[in-house]
Amino acid sequence: MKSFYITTAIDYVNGSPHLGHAYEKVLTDVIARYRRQRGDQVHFLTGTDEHGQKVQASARRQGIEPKAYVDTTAAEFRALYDRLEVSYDDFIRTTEPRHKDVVRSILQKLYDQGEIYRAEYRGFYSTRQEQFLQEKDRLPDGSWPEIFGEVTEIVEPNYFFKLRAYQDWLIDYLKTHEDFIFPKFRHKQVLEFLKEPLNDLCISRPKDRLEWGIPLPFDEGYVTYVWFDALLNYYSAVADKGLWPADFNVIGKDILVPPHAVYWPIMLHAAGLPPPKALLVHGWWLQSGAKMSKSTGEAVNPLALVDQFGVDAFRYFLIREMNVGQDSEFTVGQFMVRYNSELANNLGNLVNRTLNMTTRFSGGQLPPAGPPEDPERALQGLWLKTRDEALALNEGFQFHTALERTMVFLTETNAYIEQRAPWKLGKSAEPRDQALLQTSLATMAEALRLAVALLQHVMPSTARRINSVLGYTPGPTWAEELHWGGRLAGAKVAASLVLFPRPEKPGKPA
RNA sequence: GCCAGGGUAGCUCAGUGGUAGAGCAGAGGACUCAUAAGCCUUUGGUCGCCGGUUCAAUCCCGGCCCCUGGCACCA
Repeated sequence: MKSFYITTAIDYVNGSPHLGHAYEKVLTDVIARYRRQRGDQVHFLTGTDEHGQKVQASARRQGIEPKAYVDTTAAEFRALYDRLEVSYDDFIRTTEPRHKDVVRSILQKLYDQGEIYRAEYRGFYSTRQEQFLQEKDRLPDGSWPEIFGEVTEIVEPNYFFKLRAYQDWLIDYLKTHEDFIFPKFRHKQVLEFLKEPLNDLCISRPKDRLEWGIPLPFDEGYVTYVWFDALLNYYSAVADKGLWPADFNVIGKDILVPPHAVYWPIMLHAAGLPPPKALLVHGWWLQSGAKMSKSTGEAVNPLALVDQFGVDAFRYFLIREMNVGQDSEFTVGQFMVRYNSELANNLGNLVNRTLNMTTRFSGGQLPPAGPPEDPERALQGLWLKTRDEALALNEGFQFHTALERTMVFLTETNAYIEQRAPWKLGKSAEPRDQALLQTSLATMAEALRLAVALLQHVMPSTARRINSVLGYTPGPTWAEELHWGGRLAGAKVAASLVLFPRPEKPGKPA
């Protein structure tokens, strides 16, 4: 059994989760579930990033300890992912001992190897914001914005990681591993970035400025800053499991360059560890319409759609609408289009009419199919095409197109039903009509079962419900599920099921 | 400025060197098992602009315009 280790980025818990957080976890979950169905031994990691200045400051504002603060916010993130049926196998928090121990041991190892050195960091520091400022923070006239208060240039001893020494190695690695970053154009973007010389990376903060972090093992007066803490979670979570390297680190485009594409592989390489096999870089959901909604008093938090329309409808929309790697617009209007036309009208209604007809014309029990004729052969042929295309598309992360093909198959199943018109056959006593009635009922149910198999990783609970009303229990993997057959014959079906009810009245989002 | 992605029907997008496609929306129709659903038919486009290569370009090349994103220690 092939091992498959996949991770999401860990979320910084200084705030509440939003659509972007949710999307990344759902996307990764879809991949993880897909690989499980293909028979891989999947390990799926997600988690939270809990150290740093902002968390420390937020906790202080609320007058509580940082640990208490992150316990609350981390739980909020985790609750959302549970609600979204994100099937993670492990949830790591950077404040856990198992993580801190690994971070410290890696830092010590690199320090012993001479990869980390002490030097003076010079920069402009805002006491009010408790942070160093960048040149780009300056106003056009060269002064510092009011919010920073008094800004002074200070010199501070710190620890640096010899990033620059590995620049040539990284360029060579990228050139010889063209599949390291998906999509391709992101790969090029990194090489472009590496045309400029790298600076070494400052990896520490003195404790008197930042307490809330992992102390450097070789100088307890400092904590490590951001990257050696956050990035290492992918490794620390499985350091004792023999699962490294990861097959995929799934991340957003905002943290590709430089952290994941530059710091991360170099950190690992310097520590004698292989880089992850690949980075999967997704785009962003744009919500330019949000302003408009606000002006009409109908600001909609996308996550609220989960409560209103269900987890699966939400997951379906995210995966159906987004071309992985690109950006996509999130609008309630588009959500409603997908929900109504694809989920309610096409899929949901097909389920319900199948149940109804089986109940009405066959006593609630699915009959065996007779020999296939042209209509059956056409649908079965389309199934083979749909299945093969969907598998290939899923393999290449083209989930949106795979879903589109599956929808076409469902549409054609609806058309098949019109062609056979079982409601007419059901009123005929002719033996030929009765035989065709059985065949048509069996055919539509089998088509439905198969389509559901292709939707399972995107809409797990919907798949469970449909299989349940069809009186069917699928096997754990796809190996035997994707073949057209007669395994539903004799199954007792439910009388009715409305999966995606239409919203009450238009223009009244709850 | 540099780099990348994109500019195709009202909307969201697919697509190929040879008379432009899908879904949704709109229009018409036949039906009734079904979530006022489903099915059939159908209106609709100078394929961003200007040149070039070619027998032929939306698709190849050059230039230009517009939109979006990135451009380092910032999560």
